[in-house]
Amino acid sequence: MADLANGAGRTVRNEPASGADRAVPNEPASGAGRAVPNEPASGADRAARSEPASGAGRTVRKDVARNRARLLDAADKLVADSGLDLSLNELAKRAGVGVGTVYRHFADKEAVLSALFEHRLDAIADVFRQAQDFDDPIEGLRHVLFTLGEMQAGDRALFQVMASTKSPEQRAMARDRLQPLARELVERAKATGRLRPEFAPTDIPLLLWVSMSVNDYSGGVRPDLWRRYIELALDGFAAQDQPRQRLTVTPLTPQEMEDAIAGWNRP
Amino acid sequence: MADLANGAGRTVRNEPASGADRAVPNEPASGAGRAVPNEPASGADRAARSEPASGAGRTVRKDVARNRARLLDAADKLVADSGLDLSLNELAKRAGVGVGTVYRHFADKEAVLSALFEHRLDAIADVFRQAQDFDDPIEGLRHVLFTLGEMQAGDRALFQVMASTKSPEQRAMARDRLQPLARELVERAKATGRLRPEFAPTDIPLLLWVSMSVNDYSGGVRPDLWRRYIELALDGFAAQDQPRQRLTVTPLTPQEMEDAIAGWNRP
DNA sequence: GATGAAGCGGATAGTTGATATCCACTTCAG
DNA sequence: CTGAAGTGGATATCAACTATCCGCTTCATC
Repeated sequence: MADLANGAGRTVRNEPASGADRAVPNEPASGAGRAVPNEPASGADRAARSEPASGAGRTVRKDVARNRARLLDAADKLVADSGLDLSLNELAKRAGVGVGTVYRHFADKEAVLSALFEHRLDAIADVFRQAQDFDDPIEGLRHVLFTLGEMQAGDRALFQVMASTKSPEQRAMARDRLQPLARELVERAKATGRLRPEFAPTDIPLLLWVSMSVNDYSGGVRPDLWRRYIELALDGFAAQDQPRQRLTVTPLTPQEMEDAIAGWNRP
Repeated sequence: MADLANGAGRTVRNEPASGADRAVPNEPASGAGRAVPNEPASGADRAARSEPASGAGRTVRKDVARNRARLLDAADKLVADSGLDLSLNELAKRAGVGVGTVYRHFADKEAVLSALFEHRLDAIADVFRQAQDFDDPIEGLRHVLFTLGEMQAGDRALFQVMASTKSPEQRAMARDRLQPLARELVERAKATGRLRPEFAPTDIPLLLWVSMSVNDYSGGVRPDLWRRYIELALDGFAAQDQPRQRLTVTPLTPQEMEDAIAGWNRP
């Protein structure tokens, strides 16, 4: 998985000096405007923190950057293999920092998820863009489904983080970026005549959801079983005259079935 | 949905008089063997309460029977539309009884779920048995998938209650009853030559799981979208020469897609 | 129709697992 | 060296749940 926090400095905390800049760690006791470093404004671009802050950037302390990186990294991993129910305590522990530090960087859980949002969105959009490079748009479609399915198998949050963001702005953003890509891909694919005309762009997210669900069911026993059902769905979506594709994954054996169910209970 | 608690007296509390019969509501304070009415033994057949207790049955008070019925009924409904995370407080409220009464009838949450287990198992096995009456086993298979899918759309717990029971005995019981039925159905269906040979009995529960998942995704917006993907899978599983079935459900519109996602957040 | 064992309701104690705060201490940039 | 900024983690707080206890009610029985 791509490394969220390191690399380009874009994730480094680095705000424009303008306005009510905060980061007041510990004024003695009382005080009116506590002015925590978190977002006080309920405003729009919570996660939009990342811009390089063109002007007047105060120098960023090394440890601050490092901690933020660690936090994002840990959040990324945590969410990837346990879904969206991360606890900020757990996050702190995994990141090797104190809880206080978490709250210095993020107002609350939602803010953490917001920060992960763009990362996922970029990754998904990328896959769609790669699909455009295939000469055969059907291959492009397969690329999207299998690549995103694969990604999702290692990252339960890939879609959840997008589906469950509370900010309508972010949802709109996801829609605006992904919808045209999906539509264009599906149109080209249908133009080949090798796809049933009923296939629709919205079938793509649904199929990916199916991948995820199958993985939830049996991922512990057979991490690639999702492929079977995607291949199947693709055969179902193929035009009448198209030959069946080979199913690359065998069904669960009864024994595996039992193991999968038995494993369901503990998270 | 079938009424779980009323009808035949099989759900009435009614234990053999033998052994350490309990039901001690309130001995003054201390006392060694508190002997609550719940299961003290960690043993096997927790839910097997229901036998008519052939001999020496003490007469059952009307209110006891009524309350137990109410509880089972409420539990059934609660679990059907919110999944397995029922709280026993909530259960009591919905059943119109006090929490104390819940604990008089069931040792804990697990015991409640156990009591619901057989009910679901019976229902599922029934559908498989109905499938045997179809002359065309493929129709039988469709019957199973669509009928159980339908049931599941109105009962989130239909499979969960089976999948998540902590008692291995119950799991074994489910397996022993359902597996042969599924295998026989699939064998007959494949014998027609109209099904891909790759189709396996374990594909059935997986497809039902897919139904459930699709329903989780979009059930609020389109309670029957799951059919689309089952139809699709069936087309994928049809032998090469079989004609495509008509898809009876249109895909989500982009607008519905958004609504579905937006609706995801609150439970 | 009187009686007491059995059952009931629901306040409440206890538990868990999370969020969020505070402040003594550490670290870094200048 | 210094102090502003940042940090860790004990702790307060909260919400939701499980489970208990006991005064009161109901029912089967006589």
